[in-house]
Amino acid sequence: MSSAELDEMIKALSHPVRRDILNWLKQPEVYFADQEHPLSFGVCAGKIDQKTGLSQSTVSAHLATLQRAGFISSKKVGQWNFFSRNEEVIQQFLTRLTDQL
Amino acid sequence: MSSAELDEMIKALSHPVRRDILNWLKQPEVYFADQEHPLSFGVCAGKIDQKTGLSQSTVSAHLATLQRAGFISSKKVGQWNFFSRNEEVIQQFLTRLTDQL
DNA sequence: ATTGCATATCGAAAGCTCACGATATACAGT
DNA sequence: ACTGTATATCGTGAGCTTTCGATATGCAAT
Repeated sequence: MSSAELDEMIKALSHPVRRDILNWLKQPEVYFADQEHPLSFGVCAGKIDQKTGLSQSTVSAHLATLQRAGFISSKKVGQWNFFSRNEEVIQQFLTRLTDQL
Repeated sequence: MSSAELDEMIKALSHPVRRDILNWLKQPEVYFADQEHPLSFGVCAGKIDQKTGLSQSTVSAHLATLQRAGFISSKKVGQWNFFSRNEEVIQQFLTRLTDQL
């Protein structure tokens, strides 16, 4: 992971809503129990919109930021977009940060 | 460490120059070998100014940000101000982040 | 007391981030 | 084709961050 990538990752984490989202995605069955689609697809963008209380466009941008940083991936199914954590990347990030700090 | 404190800490790390400074302070004998004062005091603000290449006032603000976040402490000796890392706080931060992420 | 050095604080300009509503795109069902 | 739903993208305004030079503060030496 390059220094520029690390920078992008830390910046992605530097907004509380984005950290909340990452946290919710850790236990979808707890935070998104009401999702009609199987949680194995990931969590549907709309559900995340609801949970934050922010506007649809704002949350879409936050999700894009997290994805650009590599922390989450999306999987398109029909008209829905499902998001889930990249545990490996998150682990790598923590290792790298622990090293570099 | 409260959620607000964690937020302040992550924001403090979200600028590359501040991460550089933290990093340099990890091995002062490597990065500040030319300091006249004993490195046991910490590293003198002026030395850090030089190393960044930024203006004195800018670096002073970065140091204040790192200190407010708890990552570094300062010790005034005569007209100089010496900065050093708070290893314990840094460790706690990493533990907390690993937990919460 | 005055001068000089080290550092902090102030005020302003430039740039970045976040939030929103409006619009565009993409798919599904009729 | 048309309508509705889900999501992304665009444009904009408000607020925050970063940077600087200038100024203030605090200490040391003359």
